[in-house]
Formats: sequence, structure tokens, C-alpha cells
Amino acid sequence: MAQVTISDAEWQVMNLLWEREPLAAQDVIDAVAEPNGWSPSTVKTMLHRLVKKGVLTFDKSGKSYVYRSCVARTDCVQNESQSFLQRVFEGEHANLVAYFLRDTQFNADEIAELRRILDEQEAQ
Amino acid sequence: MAQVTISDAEWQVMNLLWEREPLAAQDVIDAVAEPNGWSPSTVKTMLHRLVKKGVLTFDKSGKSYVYRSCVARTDCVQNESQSFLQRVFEGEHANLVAYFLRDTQFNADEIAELRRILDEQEAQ
DNA sequence: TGACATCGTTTACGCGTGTAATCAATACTG
DNA sequence: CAGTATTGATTACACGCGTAAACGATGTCA
Repeated sequence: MAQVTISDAEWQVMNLLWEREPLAAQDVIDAVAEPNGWSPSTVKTMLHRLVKKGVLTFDKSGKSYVYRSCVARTDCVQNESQSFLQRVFEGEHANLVAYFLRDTQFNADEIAELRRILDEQEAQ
Repeated sequence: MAQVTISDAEWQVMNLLWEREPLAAQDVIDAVAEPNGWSPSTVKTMLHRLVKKGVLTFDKSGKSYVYRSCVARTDCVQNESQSFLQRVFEGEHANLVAYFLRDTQFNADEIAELRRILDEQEAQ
């Protein structure tokens, strides 16, 4: 609940962990360093900061650590989304959704799913 | 096209200007200082930085300046949205839209409008 | 057990940002 | 014309972040 701020680069790391945790530092490095052009040190720094922020914990496993998230992804998504909504769309949900709906070509399944959600909405 | 970065606080100022430009510094101050708890100096600093970034221009009008945006709001919305989409939803449009659809209660008009957009999508 | 490798910790540094005071130029007023 | 007020420019400072090297502790292999 600590309303921490996860930076741009840190989201990369967190997204990975939320999907595949727990992971050793080396696994994280292997997964994110290359594609982002980060040195291993850089990744270590991020892990460290994320622990300090209280977003990650670790268990000692032999010589190395195994990291695990300790905040829910949904909470962070919530924060970030709220902030984005306010900043860019001035709190106008409908505008935001309209924007993204127009922004991409969805496939039939996706459209069906989105319709379904709208139906639910309406049912309220 | 300069792909500038507009900070959180700066968006406040830009949103105002995009809606009501051109505006004198004082007008901007009057509009955003109070609600954000910013001192006039703070707002001036932001205007200055925005000019430096090439997002704003100004015309001299007597003793004071009149500011005007010189990048399209849509471009900035585009950048910011893209970055948010990647960071938080890892590029998954459908997930993003689904999230925001579930996040709020839309009214009947909004739902109708969103349905309409979906229909258009499908028509492609 | 000693040397080497491994892995986490500390330190570093420049830049952007939030926040704002102070300085300087210019215009208005008496 | 001089003093005052207004308004923009300059300077300031701490903190977060991207980026990474250096350091230290610990475990492993010979």
C-alpha cells in the first residue's frame, strides 16, 4: 500500500518478475540486460533499489538471492494508470478508452471480448 | 516531431494551454498555481522550461508574454500513451482497454459511443 | 587452506524535475 | 525624471533515475 513509484526502467524488471517469479538476479540479468542494452551492474542496481523501495524481497539461496515481488502488480498498474489518466486525459476515462480503441486494429476475438465487457458495464 | 519529454507537472500547464491558448503567464499562474499549491515562481520556471524544450513559444505583448503551444497535443498524447502502453501493459492494447473499461462506470452515452467505435473497428 | 570466481553492496556522476527565491529589465506613476 | 511595481531570467538545491564501475564478502576448486 506504500504508493511507491516504479520508474520506467524498473517496470521492465518488475514485469518480468511478476510473470516469472521467483528469479535469481542472474536470471533477471539474462532476461532484461541484453534487450535493453544494460550492463549487468545496471540490473543489479535496479534490483537493489526495488528492494529498498519495498517492492521486492529476496530469499538467500546459497550464494545468490532469489527475488520475489511483494506488491501486487494490480496495485502498481492501478497507480500508474490513474496517474496517466489524470496527466494525459485529465481524468476522462471515456476519452482515454476512445483514444486507444481507435489507436489499434483489434482482431475479432478482442473485439468480442471488449463488447462483452461493455455489456457487463451496461448490466450494472 | 522533436519527441520531447513533458514532465508530470508540465502536463498541467500544457493541458491548460492546449485548451485555452494563447495565454499570458499571469493567466497560467492564476489557473494552475492555486489548485496545485505552486508558487508563481514555480509556474514561471515551468513555462521557461517548456519554451526551452520547444513545446511553447511566446509573443511579446507589451510588458508581458503571451504563450502558445507549438507542438500538437495529439503528438504528445501519442508519445505518452505509447510509453504507458509499453511500460505497464507491455504493448498489449487489448489488455489496456479491457483494464480501463472495467475500471469505471460509464454512462449510457459513453457506452454507446464506445460501441460505435468498436463497430467501426470491425468494419475495417 | 589459499587463490579465484561469483554475487551482492557501495559509490559515482550527470541529468531532469519539483520547487522556489532572487536578480534584472522594463514599464508605469507621481 | 525617479521610484516603484511588474514580469521575465537566472540561480539554487535536493532528490530520483539511468547507467555503471569498484569494492567487499563469500563460496568453490585445486
